[in-house]
Amino acid sequence: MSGSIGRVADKSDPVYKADDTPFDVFSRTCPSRPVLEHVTGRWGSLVLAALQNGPVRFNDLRRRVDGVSQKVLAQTLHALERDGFVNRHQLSVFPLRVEYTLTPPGQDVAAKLLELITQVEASMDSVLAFRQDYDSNAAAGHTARA
Amino acid sequence: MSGSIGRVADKSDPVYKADDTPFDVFSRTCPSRPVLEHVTGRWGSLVLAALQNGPVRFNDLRRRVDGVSQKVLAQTLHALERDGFVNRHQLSVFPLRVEYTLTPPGQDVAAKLLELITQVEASMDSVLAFRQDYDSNAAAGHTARA
DNA sequence: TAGTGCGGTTTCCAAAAGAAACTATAGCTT
DNA sequence: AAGCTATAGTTTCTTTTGGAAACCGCACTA
Repeated sequence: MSGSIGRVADKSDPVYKADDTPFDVFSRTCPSRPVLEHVTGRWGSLVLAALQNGPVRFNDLRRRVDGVSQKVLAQTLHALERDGFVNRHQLSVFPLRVEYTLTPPGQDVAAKLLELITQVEASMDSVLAFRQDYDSNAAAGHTARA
Repeated sequence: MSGSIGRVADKSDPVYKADDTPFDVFSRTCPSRPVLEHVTGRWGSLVLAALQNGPVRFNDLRRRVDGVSQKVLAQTLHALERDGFVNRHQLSVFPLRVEYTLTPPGQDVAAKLLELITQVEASMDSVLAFRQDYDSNAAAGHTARA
């Protein structure tokens, strides 16, 4: 039951889904953990989603992914590039054009991300309504129920 | 062109997908942005995924989501609870049992997350192989190509 | 000669995450 | 009765990360 990539969780517990991969993000030491973080991280998810519609240049990306700083965008892109999800292509030395595109694996995860994002956006009405209730109940006495 | 929930991105640009919702995570001011962060955040994604198979108690969750601290797990759960994605249910005063479950919206996003996680795990072989190349090329001279 | 846009890196400070200790409850053990 | 266990957190402190702004080199433009 050891010998695997860093999976630590108890797989004999049927609660855990059985992947066909030896990777398990629930395990702290599994290399898939940091990769998932790059993909789902605060900016990684938006960057990947923004790259879905073809090549985008650095400053375009900055404008699309509203609010990201240059430093963090550069970091995010480096990480995703090293993971093989995005491709950096320098087009010309002047006016210094660099295009970022999704690799095939990048397209796969970006597609899933897009679905997730769409789902989240679709849940927003419910979320906002719920928060109203939640906050007013909390104000009324959060230890009071049951 | 204004009047919307905080969307700032230029929707006339056909590059942007057209949701049927007025929410746009790419906009810094859109309320969906923090919600996406709760869901895709470092721990939020794992917590939601871990809750997919029925109710889980606090310390079980801590064990499953390997590496999370108590403080951050509590924070994460609070945020997800306030968003209406997870439900906190106190079962007994002694031995103080608290169960966390997914709400229906929570199940929807957790399902998408699970797909994403599965996709990431499935990409790991490719990722690890790519990194080897990438790192050795970078060592050989990262400004050398083209 | 100064200004522009591009693609970043560097610096510095604020915000967030992590580790460890602490709280409270209340049964069970000795 | 004293102390141990387990539950579910909160508090405190340190380390890591994120963000704003400035800076860089390049090469064209006014």
